This record gives sequence, C-alpha cells and structure tokens, in this order.
Amino acid sequence: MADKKNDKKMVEQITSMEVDFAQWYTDIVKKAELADYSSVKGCMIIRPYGYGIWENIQHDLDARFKRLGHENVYMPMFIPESLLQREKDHVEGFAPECAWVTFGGENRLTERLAVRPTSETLFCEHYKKIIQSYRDLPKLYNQWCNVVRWEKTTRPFLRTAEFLWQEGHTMHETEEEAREETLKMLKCYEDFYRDTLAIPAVVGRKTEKEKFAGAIETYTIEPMMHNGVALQGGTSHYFGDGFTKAFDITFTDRENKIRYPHQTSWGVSTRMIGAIIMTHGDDNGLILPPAIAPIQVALIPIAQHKEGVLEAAGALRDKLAEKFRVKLDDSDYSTGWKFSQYEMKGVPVRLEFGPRDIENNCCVLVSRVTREKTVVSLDNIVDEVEAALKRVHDELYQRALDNLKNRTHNALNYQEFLDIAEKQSGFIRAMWCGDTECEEKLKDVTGGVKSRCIPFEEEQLSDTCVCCGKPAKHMVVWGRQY
RNA sequence: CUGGGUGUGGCGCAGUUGGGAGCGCGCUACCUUGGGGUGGUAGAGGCCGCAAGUUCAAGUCUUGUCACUCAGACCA
Repeated sequence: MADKKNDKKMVEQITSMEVDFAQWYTDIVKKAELADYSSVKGCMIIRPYGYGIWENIQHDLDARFKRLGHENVYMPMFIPESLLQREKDHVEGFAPECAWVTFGGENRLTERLAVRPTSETLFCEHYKKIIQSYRDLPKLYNQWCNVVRWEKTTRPFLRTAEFLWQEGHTMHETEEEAREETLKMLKCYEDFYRDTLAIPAVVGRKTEKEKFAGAIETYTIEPMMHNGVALQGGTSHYFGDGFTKAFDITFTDRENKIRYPHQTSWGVSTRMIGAIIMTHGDDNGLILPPAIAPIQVALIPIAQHKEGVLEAAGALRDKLAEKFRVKLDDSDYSTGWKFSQYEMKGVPVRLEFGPRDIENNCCVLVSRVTREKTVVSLDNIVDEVEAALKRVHDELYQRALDNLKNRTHNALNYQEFLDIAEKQSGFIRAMWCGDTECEEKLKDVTGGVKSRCIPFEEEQLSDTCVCCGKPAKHMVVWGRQY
C-alpha cells in the first residue's frame, strides 16, 4: 500500500508526466543519473548508469548480429569532403549537418574533413579494395562507434549532436540476397525491441519522402512513446547498386562477368535509451526492462547495524549474484531514501531484508511496476526473483502494447484525419494514394503529422486516399515524432 | 533559423527605491535512525555567465555578447 505522504514527496522531485511530459523526461534523465549536459551544445555526458544500459544493449545486440554472421570492424571518424561527395543524394542529405575539420594543428588542411555523420562512404571505399570476386561476397560488416550530426534542436538521447550507435554495412552478390538481408536485420531489431526492451512497435517501409539519402528502400521500426508520439527506433536500408556504381565497386561473378554488388545498411543508436525512458517510465522515475537493467535486483538491508544483518544480506547477495546483476546497498542512507532511489533509477526488483526476515527465512520482494510487496521464502529465492523479473518484462510489454493499441485510430476521410490529429495523440491509420504531395499536405495542415511507415500488416480501410480522394495504394501509419 | 524563458555556492531558487550575498536541498564531521526520502549539532563552500558603460556606489540600471533551456521550423 503506497504511503500518501511519501507519494507527494516523490512528485516534488519528478515533474508528473501529465503536467509536462518534456520536463518529466528531462527530470528522469537527470535524477536517474543517466546523462548530464556538457559544455558543447547538444553533446551529453553519458553517466555510468546510462552507459551501463548502453553496454547491456550492445552486448545483447552484438550477439544477435554475430549469430547472423556479421563481423565487427572500425572505420576512421574523418571523411574527406571529396569522398563524401561521391554519391549525390547522400551528400545532399548529410552535408548540411556535418561538422568539418579544417585545421591539423597549426596548418589549414588542403581538403576539409567531415566528422562522420554515417559511414557508407568509408565502407564503400574499403569494399572497393577488398571485393574482387563473388567468392569475396557477402561482406557482412558492422561497427560500433560515435557519429556527429550538427542538429539544431537537441535533447538528451533522443537527438544529440554526437551519439553512439552501430551501423551495419553489407555487400551481396544479388539483389535478392541484399533485400533479404535488409528485412532480416529489421526483424532482428523487432525481436530485440520486443524480447529485450519490452517495447512493441509498428514495422514497415518508409515512403519515398521519408527514405534515407541514397536508399532504394528504407524499412523502419516505430515504437510509440507513452504520450503517443512516435520515435524512429531503427532503420534498415536497401541501397541496390547506387553506391557501388558511384564508388566503382565491382566483382567477377560465377560466369566471369563484371558486376556491381548490392548493398544494405542498418543501424540503431543511443536514442533507444530515450525510447526506454518514454515507453516504460512513470511518475516515480525510470523503469528498466530487466534484460538491460544495470542493476536487476536492489537488495536493501533493514536495521543493518544490528548483529548479523549485513552478513546475512551479503550471503543472499552472493547467492543472487550467480544469476542476476544485484546490488546490496549497505550505505548509511535511510531505508526510505534507498527505496525511493532505486525506484527512481528503475531497478525492476527490490528485496527488503531485515532481522524479521532472517528469523523467518524469507524476504520482501517488491516489483517496480506494481510496487506490490510480497513475502517470499529464501529457499527458492532465485526462482522467485527470476519469475518476478520475467513478470516485470511481460507487464512492461503488455502495458506498452495496450498504450499503442489505445492510441491508434483509423481515419477514413480527410475530416476524420484532421479531427483525430487535432484531438487525439498517437498513431493514425489511413489510406494513401502514393503521392508525396498528399503527405506534405497532411503534414502542413496538421502541423507535423507525418507518415511513419507503410506497415507490413496493411488493412484495406477504404478504397480512396484520405487526402485527395484518388484511388488508394497503401495504408499508412501516421503520427508526430521526436 | 524564428519566438519565449533562464543565467547568483554542487543543485533548485530569493534578492524590494542601486548601498550588508542570502535561503532550501546537497556536501563534510559527530550523534541519531526497524520496514517509504529519520532527526539533531557544528562546519566548508560565491569573478552574482562574460564584456563595456552610467554612478561616489551595480547582483540590481543601459548596451553588447555568450551559454543553456522550452516551443516551433528543419531532421537524410
């Protein structure tokens, strides 16, 4: 049973999301010690707790990539301007937000260097050297690195001038194989979001207007934040042979013919941490999906100065540590302070352990999601904790899925679209003729509702475009985005 | 880029007609503390964003500048 007086105090520390979602978000980032601002605009300091989340994400994803046959490499962080300019669409897309290096020490460089905003060009330059024969294909490379994009508006994790990510860049013998890779990696992201982050999402294909610079197809995973706003959670691109032609990457095929390989790229970034915060968090702070929580179990000793309490708690910690990331907090902060602290930091499961429990061979288990306290026996404590963590994951996923469903609305005509865009938050499903003009018009009249994607799971809501009334080609999911 | 807001101990803020730089939290030491931010005593800590100007005197007035932040626009 939650104490009212105490609830009030918590709210004083963290702005309620109903009052001001943006402020709530910033409060969580700071109070949960995920990140801090730095002296360079748009660049953040990812603090140990936030970085710990990133490390767990990396670890999980990296294993998935490797199971699918990918290898990690590291490319330089500087791109000569001439190299960036090789592919026309690409440079037009990125040049406006590049950071440029013009000096090396005291000397002006003869050619300025872009700090990588993405590494397609670097990979292509390298691939040109190492791909000669069909026997050299496929090349399945990935790199974990930082990139820089000089953004005008920045927010911690969601949009920062420098961010951490992974970018996969692959080369294939045939179009079919490359297209298959593109979808395979999107599926990989989808699985990761669902099974590791407990975040449901809409997956599909970007419209022509929203595609990546230089891509033939861009696929995307679009989770919905708690307030109904979308976040582009990851993308997977099929490039065809556009870049390979621009970079003159060729190989000799099985019939001794010179051909261009087909290319893909795909990436996810530290933005996912923003997605975790905004999907799962509540007014008491962060809630972390157990799979990536730096601390899965917070063990709080009660009356720790009493004889034997810390020793018993230490033994319990050691037992749990064989299977979980557990922290025994024996600092001299008060128990109440500790409870609040670990809730704020989103630790999925808390154990309270004191003299009474020692006597009864049990401890008190508290879920971060429900905050319900249950007494569990120490005999099967590992199983109990494991089950509790699984429940947290499932509850988080279900809660987010309910939110996604509840905030998704169908619009059958223009007026309905406008009404929903104005009065509701969330996704709008509506038919579309395929013209960019209609996309732009809808965005303008609604003040920012854009096409998220053409989902894989389409439904024929009606026969005509919601905007112009011409025959519809696709169902599109629309929404505002971060 | 456009518009709004804010710059004062680590954080959050107050500072009246221009004249003593303060409060809360946190921090340090000691004591206290049994199940939701425990209570007490003592203490440390400040180029008032930066620059110029007005004045006998500027945290306060003027001008400029920089930074951060929020909302838009932009975001391959």
